[in-house]
Amino acid sequence: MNSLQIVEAPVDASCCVPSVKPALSADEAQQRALVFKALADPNRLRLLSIVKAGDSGESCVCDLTEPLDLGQPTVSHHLKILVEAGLLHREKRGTWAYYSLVPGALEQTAGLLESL
Amino acid sequence: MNSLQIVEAPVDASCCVPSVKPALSADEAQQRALVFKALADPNRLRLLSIVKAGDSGESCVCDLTEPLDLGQPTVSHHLKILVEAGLLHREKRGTWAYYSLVPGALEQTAGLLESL
DNA sequence: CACATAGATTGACATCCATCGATATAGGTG
DNA sequence: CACCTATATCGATGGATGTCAATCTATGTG
Repeated sequence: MNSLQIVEAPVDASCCVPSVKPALSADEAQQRALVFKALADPNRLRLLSIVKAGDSGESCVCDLTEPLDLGQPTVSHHLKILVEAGLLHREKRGTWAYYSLVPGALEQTAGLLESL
Repeated sequence: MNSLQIVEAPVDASCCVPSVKPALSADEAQQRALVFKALADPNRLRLLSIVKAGDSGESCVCDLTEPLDLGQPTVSHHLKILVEAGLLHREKRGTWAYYSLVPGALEQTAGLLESL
């Protein structure tokens, strides 16, 4: 570290150079693809939708199994993927596990698209 | 296939009922998942990014093969998936095929997320 | 027409993934 | 502790998917 030469405001970089954004690196692409992989399944989209639509803001697994017409282990599997993608939050209370949307996660993911 | 019943005027739903949006149907989910499937691969994300970053707004396959370090057939395959997802546009001029972003497609896809 | 080049298509192969049944874990209740 | 219920994990399996080499198609060019 070192040399704190000319601190010169970083200002301009963010405001005056609207153009040339370098294309996505392999690592960045890999990272972002993980989130979209989580969204790339109809049943997982429905899970997000149902959790979001619920008025309490959270749903337990037993409430999600029936509308999807899937077995309980399969639903748990999908929920795990959504949690690992940072889209859902899991909270265990007693015997039940409650899933809720991570605040801002969907909006942030949407931002990934526009900033490609 | 088919039977898209429930035509019923979309009128009021969009203006007077801000709350209760019914969760995604299986059909809607299936449809939307197709776009996210197209985005769920790092190399396809990079393709979109490179095409977008190009100053001419379009790129031909030969320009895309090298930066991805993939064979030409594989790149063609990925491009086809992006076109079918409605994200890229393909125009053939002479021997070359030029790919460009479909205007507004990324923004519209981002909208799918917020409106889940 | 003969040949070269850009790109698409095909077939094969390995890997990944969604789903299920069976089982494990953990909290609640008697 | 014995038992029930809610959820997670495991193992197997069939189907989807990414990649490549080989081939086909179409557009130029001599």
